[in-house]
Amino acid sequence: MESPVADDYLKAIYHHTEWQDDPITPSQLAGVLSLAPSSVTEMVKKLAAQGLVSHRPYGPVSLTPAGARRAASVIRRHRLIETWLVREFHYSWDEVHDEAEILEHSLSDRLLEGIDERLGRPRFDPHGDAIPDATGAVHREPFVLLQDATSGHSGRVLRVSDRDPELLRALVALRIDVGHELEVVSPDVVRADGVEVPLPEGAGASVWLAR
Amino acid sequence: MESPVADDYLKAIYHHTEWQDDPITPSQLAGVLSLAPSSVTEMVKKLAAQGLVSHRPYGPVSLTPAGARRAASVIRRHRLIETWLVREFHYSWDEVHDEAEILEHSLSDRLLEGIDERLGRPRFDPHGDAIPDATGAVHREPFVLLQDATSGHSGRVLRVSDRDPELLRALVALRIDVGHELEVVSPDVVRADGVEVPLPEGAGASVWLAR
DNA sequence: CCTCATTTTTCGGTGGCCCGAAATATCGCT
DNA sequence: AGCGATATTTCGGGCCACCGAAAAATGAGG
Repeated sequence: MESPVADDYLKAIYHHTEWQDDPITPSQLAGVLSLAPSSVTEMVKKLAAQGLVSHRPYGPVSLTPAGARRAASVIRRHRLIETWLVREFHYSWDEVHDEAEILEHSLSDRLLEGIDERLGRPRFDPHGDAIPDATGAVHREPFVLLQDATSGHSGRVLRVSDRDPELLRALVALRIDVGHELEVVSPDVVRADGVEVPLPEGAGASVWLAR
Repeated sequence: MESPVADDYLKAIYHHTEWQDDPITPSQLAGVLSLAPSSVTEMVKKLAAQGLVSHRPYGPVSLTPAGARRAASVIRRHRLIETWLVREFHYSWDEVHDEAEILEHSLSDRLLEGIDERLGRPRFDPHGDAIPDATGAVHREPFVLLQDATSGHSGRVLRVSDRDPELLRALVALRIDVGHELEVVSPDVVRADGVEVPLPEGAGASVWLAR
């Protein structure tokens, strides 16, 4: 009924629509999961049969309410674990992902509850990503993607994508970090901590600012 | 190269020879793993090919030095996790096993090291079982099984088997617990905490006393 | 030393998840 | 409307760990 593999699919789909809402295509899914497209077709069919995703042939894939609940629960696990690793084991931002990727499939609800309680039921993980609550609900502020922000816009960094650990480290070194104030000087330059810094490749698509 | 399934086999073999040293037979192994004997034959063959167990056809199975090292490492994980769950999450003795069974396969070495450090590098888990150190070495005191102790013998309880959670709870209720002093009055009766108590079914084979 | 119950192995088969190659559908462009 | 590039699905196959049934080996008792 439940499988770590299915969870990975659901999580990837959830992830894709978390910050913009076009449904994901099978090939994109294959991309983020590093699988052959044919494998995705097969698994999506199974997930659809279980009522977790909706998909008509040759179309994109999206979560059903049941699938979204399940995905939110997996994401919740992932993000709580990341938060926990950072706070209690001094992992750094860019190191937690892989460990969380594994643990999210194996912690019991009870243990997770214990961790959540111990952490004070955090609403955001160390990257600024929202942690769904136990019911799957998420609380989030309005945001703009850095690359879409007009010059002159300034706001707090709400989130930095954890997709690319390399980039994550570079951004932190530049003081572009969750919670910091940022001003967009030009499409390639921002002012952080009072100093103007050129943006690394890909940063525009990885940083979210409060609107 | 490494698989959670293989680890379960190695752990079961290690477990069997931990407190008495006859090698385990394939059918016993199938029993503790709840698998068909034919599955065991197959897997044992693979483990033998990897040099982790030794086994000649129709004979029993035992760990090679390499297999024992690996098994000790898995057991170490298991017992550290149990200790951690009890100490930091207030699990009770008899509840930790299943959770540890899963987590032992998924915690990274780094996280395990963090837990070990935080716990103060314990040598025994909550059942009194020895926790192998990071190199696989175990430190253990001389012991007698309760059922083999002569009447009049008294000693500290070194260990209570965690095989049967039911029994575990009953023993704790009777004050037969790791660290407590026990005196053997007769084969079925012991004095614990000053009061004589009749032994529950199976206790003789589940309690280890210091010699 | 032979027989027979018991244990172990062999053998064919299954389900889950993966793959590449080939077939097919979609969609933008002319 | 037709074409072709691209995306998706179908198909045959593989690997892993499992199973039950049947065959083979073991070894205890007579």
